[in-house]
Amino acid sequence: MASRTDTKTRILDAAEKLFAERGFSETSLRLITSKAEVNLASVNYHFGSKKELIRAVLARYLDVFMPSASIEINRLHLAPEHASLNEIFSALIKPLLELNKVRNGGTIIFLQLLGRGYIESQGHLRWFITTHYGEHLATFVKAVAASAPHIPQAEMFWRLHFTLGTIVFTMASADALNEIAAADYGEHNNTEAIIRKVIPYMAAGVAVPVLTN
Amino acid sequence: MASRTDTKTRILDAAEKLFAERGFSETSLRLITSKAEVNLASVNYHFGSKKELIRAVLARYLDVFMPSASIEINRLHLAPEHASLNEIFSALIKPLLELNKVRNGGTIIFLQLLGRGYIESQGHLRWFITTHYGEHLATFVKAVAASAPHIPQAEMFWRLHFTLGTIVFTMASADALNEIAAADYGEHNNTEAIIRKVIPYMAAGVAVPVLTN
DNA sequence: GATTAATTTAAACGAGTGTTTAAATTAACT
DNA sequence: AGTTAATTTAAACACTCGTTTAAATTAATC
Repeated sequence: MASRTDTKTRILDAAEKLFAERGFSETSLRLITSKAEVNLASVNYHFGSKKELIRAVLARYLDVFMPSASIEINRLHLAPEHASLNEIFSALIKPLLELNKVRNGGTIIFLQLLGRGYIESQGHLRWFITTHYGEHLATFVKAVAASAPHIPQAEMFWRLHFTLGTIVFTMASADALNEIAAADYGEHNNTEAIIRKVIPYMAAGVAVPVLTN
Repeated sequence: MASRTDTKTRILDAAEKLFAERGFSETSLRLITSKAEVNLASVNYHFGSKKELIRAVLARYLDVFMPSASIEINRLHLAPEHASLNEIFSALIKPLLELNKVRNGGTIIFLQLLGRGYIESQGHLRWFITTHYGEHLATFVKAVAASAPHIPQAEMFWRLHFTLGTIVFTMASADALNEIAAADYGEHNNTEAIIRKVIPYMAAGVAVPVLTN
């Protein structure tokens, strides 16, 4: 194959960091390849195009996270008594934090990439995720719905997207927020601490009774 | 001054729409000026640079929204009994919807711009907002804090940013979400309906008791 | 109406983008 | 070893970008 580290891997490693930090379109292939210390043309040689590189970067995380998340959710689901929303969301913590073992800072990189992908480039990534990992997503949605049966399906649709926005935006600005929190309150939170802060917020929001007047 | 509509206004009108739809860096000055039917160079003539155009687009909304929001919040705050979080958030509905009278679709454009600004272009817009409208923001934060005194200040900091993420992400993808909701559940929500859906979610999240073990 | 200022215009600039090409190099295989 | 395939490389291509320039036009002022 190749000497030192695989060229393909070097590109993915450099790309995911830069994509997470500055967004997809703000990151040029020249910046990626110079950080990765590989030739510019190797991106197109190994991945075909920048768009496919973006998908490859995300897929490397999704392929680890999604099956792992499904397993955790199903483990809860098989329990006789229904799990609480807090438990369901918390079940995702382990799969998320395991991404840190895959790569340094993997957890926050993954969540930031997810957010960037959802907001930038309307559609093509959303389509990629739902068609490739739709079953895993369905597992999660079903668990949440069963855990909050008093919320109508259409309402739950909106609330789960509120939740996605909450976590994704939080992680996209996690570094900046952490700086402010450290300066103003002397707090130093790692990724896990922030996740543990946001889960009760999301669980409460998803489960709050629908107002009827 | 000028014939037909003011050139400056034509630029702002075209720019805000495109910025909200596709983001700042994805929107070229050439696209803006062609939609506005003005010359390319007029942007730099009237605004100096693209960065200043972005700030001008946002300022046009913030100058209307922020004072109006402060008035509504203060009206609540002067009431003898403390307002609920739901009431505080709901107090922002009127100022938000009044932006629709300023310009067609003004409400959602404003919220989308806010989100784009927060996620793209790290810092320069965040700085612009906090230094120019800091007092109004403080009014809001104080009202929320007084309404949920059981939440420590540092925790509230995080939860308010969760809230910002929720609303901003929701609005950024409101069009796409509405399409799906219409197809899957036959729902057709306007901007106000979505805002009224998201407020209970946010209020419940902000107020949920802090876990202590 | 003449003179000055403000605005609009077309064209170019320089820098940056993703992608392609064809030659050079390295690895794999018989 | 020699031959084929895979990879790396430097250079160029074709565009798009924000910005600047200097001339043309319109508006305002005396």
